[in-house]
Amino acid sequence: MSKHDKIIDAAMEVISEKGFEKTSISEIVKRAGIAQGTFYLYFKTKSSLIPAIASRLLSITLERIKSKDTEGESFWYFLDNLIEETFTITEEHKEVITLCYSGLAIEHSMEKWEAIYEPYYHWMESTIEKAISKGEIQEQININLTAQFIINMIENTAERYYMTSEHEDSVGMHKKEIFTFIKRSLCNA
Amino acid sequence: MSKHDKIIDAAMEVISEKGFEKTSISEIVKRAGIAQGTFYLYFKTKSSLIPAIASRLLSITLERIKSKDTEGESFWYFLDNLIEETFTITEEHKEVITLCYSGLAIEHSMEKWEAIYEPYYHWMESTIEKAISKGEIQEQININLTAQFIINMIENTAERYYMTSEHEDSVGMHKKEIFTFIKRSLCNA
Amino acid sequence: MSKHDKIIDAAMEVISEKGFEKTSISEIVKRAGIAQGTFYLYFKTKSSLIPAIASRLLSITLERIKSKDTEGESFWYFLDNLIEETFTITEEHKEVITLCYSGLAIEHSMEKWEAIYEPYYHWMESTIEKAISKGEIQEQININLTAQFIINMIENTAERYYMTSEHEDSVGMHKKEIFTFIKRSLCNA
Amino acid sequence: MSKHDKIIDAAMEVISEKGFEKTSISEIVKRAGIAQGTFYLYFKTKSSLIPAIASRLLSITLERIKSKDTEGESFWYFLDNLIEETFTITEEHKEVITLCYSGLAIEHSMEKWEAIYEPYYHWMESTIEKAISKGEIQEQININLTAQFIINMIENTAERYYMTSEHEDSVGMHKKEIFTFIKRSLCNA
DNA sequence: CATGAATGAGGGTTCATTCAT
DNA sequence: TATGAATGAACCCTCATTCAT
Repeated sequence: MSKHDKIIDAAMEVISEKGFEKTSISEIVKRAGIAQGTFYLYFKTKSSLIPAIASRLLSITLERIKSKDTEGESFWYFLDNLIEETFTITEEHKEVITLCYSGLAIEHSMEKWEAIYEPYYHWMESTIEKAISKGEIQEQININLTAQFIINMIENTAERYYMTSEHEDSVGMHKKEIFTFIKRSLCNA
Repeated sequence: MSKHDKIIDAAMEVISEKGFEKTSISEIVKRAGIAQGTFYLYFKTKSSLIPAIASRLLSITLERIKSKDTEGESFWYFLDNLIEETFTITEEHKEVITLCYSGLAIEHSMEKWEAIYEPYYHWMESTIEKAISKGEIQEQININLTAQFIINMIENTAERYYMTSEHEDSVGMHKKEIFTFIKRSLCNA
Repeated sequence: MSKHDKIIDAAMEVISEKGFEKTSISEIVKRAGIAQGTFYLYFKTKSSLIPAIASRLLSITLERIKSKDTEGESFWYFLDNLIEETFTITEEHKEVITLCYSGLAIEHSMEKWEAIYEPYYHWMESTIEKAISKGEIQEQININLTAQFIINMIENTAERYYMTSEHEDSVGMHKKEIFTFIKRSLCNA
Repeated sequence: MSKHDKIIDAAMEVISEKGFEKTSISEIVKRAGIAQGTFYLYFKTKSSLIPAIASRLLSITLERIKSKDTEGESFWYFLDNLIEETFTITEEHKEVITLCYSGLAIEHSMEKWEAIYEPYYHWMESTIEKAISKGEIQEQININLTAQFIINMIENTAERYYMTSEHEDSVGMHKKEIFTFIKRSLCNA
């Protein structure tokens, strides 16, 4: 693996454990198995890590979600799978995700951030459109906002679940209830 | 105003501008008009500010939302008002809200956090129950989770809106679309 | 002694030994017997030491030179004393003097620097004027520039002497030769 | 041009802009168009640049001063030219000159430094001797020290002029006044 | 209760130098 | 010779916290 990638991996690990501000470069490089100065060959500053991490994170997410073939299936099958994967990824990377959503992201150009998320939103929109054309969901909705609602709602519920709850047994009910909530709102009764 | 409250106000101000980690006690005390050491008469450490801020924040929120009398009105009237107030408060305090949601909150007992939010959730649950008994919304839902969904969905949409968007003119459409999304999901068709 | 003055003294010591850039704050504070952070209560940055040192240095110089009463004496008696004192002070503080003259001074407003030297130059000018009115030195000279020539020539010769020479036995000859050089140039033959 | 010379040129450029300590090898090699490691094939350490620069500088100076033929002319004509050239060179290279004079030079054997300046002083001494034998200047002077006085006085006045002054219009008066100051001191009345 | 000067550990970052290619 | 990625010690500076008053 390239040193660049080793650094990102190490950073994601340490940030997951300590949060961004409390993560020191020296901890990152120790974990990555490189020297202190080497970090600065690949990243100009500590905070320039953030866009790189965000990008890596979305790659993982999209790759995983797309890997499951939902082509011939109904929108509801697809939605179920989306919920499942989002919970899994969130559990694995909750700290880093929080970082990317949180205030630090603001320091960096929102354009970059939006650009990173763009493919995800876009792909969700086209999925919705297909579902509409198949008559699975109703057509009065604002597609763009609805795509964001769905993605955000699932992600945020997953985050809250893993950030606040210890009683993990109820995860199934959480997933089922979001699914139902969304389906009721969208389905072409 | 008591020194305790002056400190909280100053802290919320500075944190809103700089984020938590980059906020220094010396900036807080300067803004509060007290001496450096006085801070430690009221708070054990810097991070013990967080629960106090969260608590203050929820007080503001609940107070504002409850101030509007929606007693005799329909659930949808109430929902509309809830969305309106949440957007307003979020715009005013987005940075602090982010802090409270984000990773730093983790350092502190989630029990405390849950305890702080408890009255808000509880009040929402009873509002939902009333709506069910009035036949306004359907009854197959998990009341507890649905209460969380609604609150979180509105809060998160508001946060995203104010964190990412510059085209503030569309705020009306955002509010309307959430309202519709929730209503479709809940209404007793 | 105040901590502020302790810092300046320690700084002058260490800079004398190592030069400015190679002098670390940690060495200064160790020598001053204070904590690392305390330095920053008195000086904003490392380089803000320089004007303070320059000021201190000129105080020493002026004080010493003026302490010898040359009131009723001839200009040449005064000149002889000036050479003597300048060599003594230069020997004691040559490194710091070099720093103040050298490029680092450029980083700071030349106005400040000129302001610091102003009293010295001014005092020399009035001494020259008195000598002219007493008929001791000729009157065609540019008083302002001549004052600078004398001061600089003596200071620079002293600096060079202590910076380059090891054969300190010839110091007397250096002093005598400058004296003569200047006297020949100025005396009202 | 050899790589060795490219390095010196680049170093003089960067040092002129930033000062010695703040000049990084990486900036020098970038400017010289060579690789980082190549530097160390030609210079043992960063500070071993200094004698090389000093040497180059004196070559330039001597070359320029000697290029003007003052053979048949009077000493005063020669002196006038010397002042002129010194001001010109000082203006071009003031930063590097300062470096060479300043404390950093101390780190290196003064013998080397003296050796570098030796030809300059020597040439000045023989010029003075010739002037004495022609009866242009008086003979009671210490030739060696007087040579140094003249060179240093002119150099230092030029340095001070370009380091402190912004009102460059008065440069003519500065030159004229040094000339007169020296001439009065030396001339065989 | 209140003060604010003092502390000192620890942070991010720079850069002269080395070495495998 | 020439390269440039890699190194890691050392730097300046910040700031949460303490304590004598």
